[in-house]
Amino acid sequence: MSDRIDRTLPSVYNPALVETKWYRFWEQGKYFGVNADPGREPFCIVMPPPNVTGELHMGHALDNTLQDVLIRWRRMQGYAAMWLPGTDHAGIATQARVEAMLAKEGLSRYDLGREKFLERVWLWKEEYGNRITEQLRRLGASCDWDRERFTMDPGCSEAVKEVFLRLYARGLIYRGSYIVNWCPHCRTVISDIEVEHKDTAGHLYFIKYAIKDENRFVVIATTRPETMLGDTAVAVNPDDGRYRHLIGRVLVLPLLRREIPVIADTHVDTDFGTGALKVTPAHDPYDFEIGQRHQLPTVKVIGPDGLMTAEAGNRYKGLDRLECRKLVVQDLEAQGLLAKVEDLDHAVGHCYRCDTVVEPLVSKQWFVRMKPLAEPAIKAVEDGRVEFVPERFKKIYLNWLENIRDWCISRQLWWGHRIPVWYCLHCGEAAASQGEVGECPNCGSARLEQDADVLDTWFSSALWPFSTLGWPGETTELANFYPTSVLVTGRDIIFFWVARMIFMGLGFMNEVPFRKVFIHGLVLDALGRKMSKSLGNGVDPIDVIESHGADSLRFMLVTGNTPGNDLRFHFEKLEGARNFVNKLWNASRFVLMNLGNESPPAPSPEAYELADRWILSRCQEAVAKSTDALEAYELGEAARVLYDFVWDEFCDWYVELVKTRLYRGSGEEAATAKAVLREVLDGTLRLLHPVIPFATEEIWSLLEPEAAPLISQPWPEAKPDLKDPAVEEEMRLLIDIIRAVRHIRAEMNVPPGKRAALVLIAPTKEARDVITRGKAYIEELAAGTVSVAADAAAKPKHAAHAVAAGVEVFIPLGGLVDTGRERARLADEMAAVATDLARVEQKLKNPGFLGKAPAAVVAKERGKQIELTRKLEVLRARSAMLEE
RNA sequence: GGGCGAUUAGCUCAGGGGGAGAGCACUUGCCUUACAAGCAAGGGGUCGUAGGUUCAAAUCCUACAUCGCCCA
Repeated sequence: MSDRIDRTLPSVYNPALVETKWYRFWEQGKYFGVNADPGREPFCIVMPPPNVTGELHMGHALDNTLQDVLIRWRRMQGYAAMWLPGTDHAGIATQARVEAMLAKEGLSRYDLGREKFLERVWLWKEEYGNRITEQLRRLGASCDWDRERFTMDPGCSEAVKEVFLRLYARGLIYRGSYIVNWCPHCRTVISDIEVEHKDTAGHLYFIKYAIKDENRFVVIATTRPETMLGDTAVAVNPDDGRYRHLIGRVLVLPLLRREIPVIADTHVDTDFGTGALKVTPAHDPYDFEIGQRHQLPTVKVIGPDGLMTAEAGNRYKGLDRLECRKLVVQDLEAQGLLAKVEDLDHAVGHCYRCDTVVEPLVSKQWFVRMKPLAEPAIKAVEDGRVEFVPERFKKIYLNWLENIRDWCISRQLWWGHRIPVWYCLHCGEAAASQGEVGECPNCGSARLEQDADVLDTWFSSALWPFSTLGWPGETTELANFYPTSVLVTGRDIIFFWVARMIFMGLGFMNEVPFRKVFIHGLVLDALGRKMSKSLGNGVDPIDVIESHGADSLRFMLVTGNTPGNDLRFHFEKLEGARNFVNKLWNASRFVLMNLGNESPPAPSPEAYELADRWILSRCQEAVAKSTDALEAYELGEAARVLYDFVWDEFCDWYVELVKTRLYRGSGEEAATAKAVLREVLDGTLRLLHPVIPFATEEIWSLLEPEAAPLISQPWPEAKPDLKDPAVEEEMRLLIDIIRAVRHIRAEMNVPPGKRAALVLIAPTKEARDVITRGKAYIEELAAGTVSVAADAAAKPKHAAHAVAAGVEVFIPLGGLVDTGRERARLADEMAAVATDLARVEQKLKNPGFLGKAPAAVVAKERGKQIELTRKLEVLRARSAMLEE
């Protein structure tokens, strides 16, 4: 035994000492990189690009851990595994961040002007944009940083322009005035999916609209009374008998006294409010559609600043929309036109970036015509060219695409891809172009101006799987790695990103962007709430890495997770993960200490004893099960299998079983044990490396100082010939016996150190042979001296007693045995066995069961019946013996 | 209103037609030459409710309840 290693290895694993070292080693050694290689099957993941403004949060940690596990595993399996990282320019968020910084200097972006402002954003990006990529490194992400991309780098920008121009040429991009979602805080349009609907406590106002030249009223109900200033009609359902006679009549809009018609529209819900709907085409998406159908005028009463416009009338002009609501209600009431007010919870749209209530506005914007793009994207998922894992997310995806509306892609921001369209200031002609347009294609004028807006950030994200691989160029990367293998992302982003990548991929590559979409849930706090800045309940992954190590964080995230489900963050779980890493560390320490500086020869199967064959067989099981689980994207299951193998089987049983040979065995016995320890640890490190990369690499470097690093070692292959059910069966019997003895000892308060005589009565020769072979194990782990017998004559009377798999265990304790207590214990056990036996016999009496259940199931029940019957007999005999 | 998910031990969660599992917590005993971030032994659950299918249901089906998420 070498004490050199003993002294150098602390008994508590300290991740802080090794993680940075190994990450640097891997990165500088180019272990993350891969090139297209015709000899190897490609496996490619493009990383969902985090925002450059961002800090690593638990969602990133989960998402990237899952990707890293897959990549490291496939890399070890010999695939050309490419994980392509990058960041997203995050238009609104980044611009807001820089504007906030300028505000501290007392400046606005308008003070700087567009060009100077953008210079500042780029400077800011250079300075702070690497933060998140540094944080990903601390997590252990083995992505190929040499291929790192940015959604606004020259390549991605070219792809964006190219896609815009091609869609424009195909008539799939158009500009028009439609109702859009305006965020008064971000001062830009946002798309439909960027609006979050939240149930909000509000009121339903019932307002009386006078019928012209009559002393009668139509009562309408609205949650937004201020918009009545922009009403251009009242709509009723033509089937609604209450109002049929009013269709075509004219109403007088209260307050403004504008005359508006009553129109008929089948989309009006007769059950909501009074069944009469005020129509404000400029400020409500449904009203806008009604307005389109009936050619109603559009009166904009709310401006982009969220303030009332001149159209709202002098009394209301300039007021904030909410102040205006109060005043309108007050005025209506004063004029006796407010019929009533009810409480109503209703969904109010909020900006997903800044949480401001969005304002539906009519505005001239650029749109992508979705129907033609959505159709192939629907088909690709329906026919399985893209598969969702878990499958249920397919439905969510399809449902969204089947009801898709056109995508508003222009944003009133400066930071982003500027829309590549120039307008002629002379004739108004619009020209889309890759570069500057010098001359109007229509009138030849040289006075042109580029569209001021930029594109939705998601427009560039949608191209990510092919823009990052070199499109529109024809690169070997595209040829080899597109379609990518799997996309790993959160379920909150299926619409924003997954769907858009699929239709863009199909539209421009004629091929899906990835074969699989692996969806995971959200990381919630311990109480099951979303982690959010406003709640302050977020847990910072970097803090966790610093306190418990990246491996522990990764292990916790992987084991706590089942595909698609949310996961609560509990510190106890993190501690459990850390304890496991520490367990692995100490088991390795044990192996390393015993190996010392020796290099044991490869284990020779002839020298194996039972425990060796057993652990190698169990190890095969772990290889097969964890590999299968990974193939099925059940990463948590894979980690659990390995946890059980390492802790329960390797540490609790094998390591304990091997100690006798190591400490007291012959040289040859010890060498065999060492060889097997080494073999099993070797395999275990490989299996755990994808989830626990740092600790396993560190241990590997101690175990195999001359070998190539673990990250580049092959994944263990299943060797079915090492699987040995007979050996597993034998060990199971021995383990049962050892447990039974320990149980008695604990019950009888026999001190753990005290050796006891163990009398084992086994009725079958097979069982006696197993016990004889495993005698040393029992003696070591149950601290006793074993004698085996076949017949009842050997049964000692004053002894504690147990039955394990048909074998009776006696521990003669003389006066130490409390016969009263022992009798009670026996009675309990007999009752339990009798209950089990009754249930089994009930089944075996049932002709339906005998006739219809599979033969194997019936045989199993018969076996159980025999075993339980025998056990009951043994217990009865023992009980009778105590009575004597 | 529609869809999806969850409901299993005190807590957090796996599992999934044929003997109810894990981690944490709890009880008892142990500093046993890898590990007290540990070892050993235990206690604890009519698997949300009601029906149905089946020889057999925690597991499949239907309805309902509660919670959560998404869409309208």
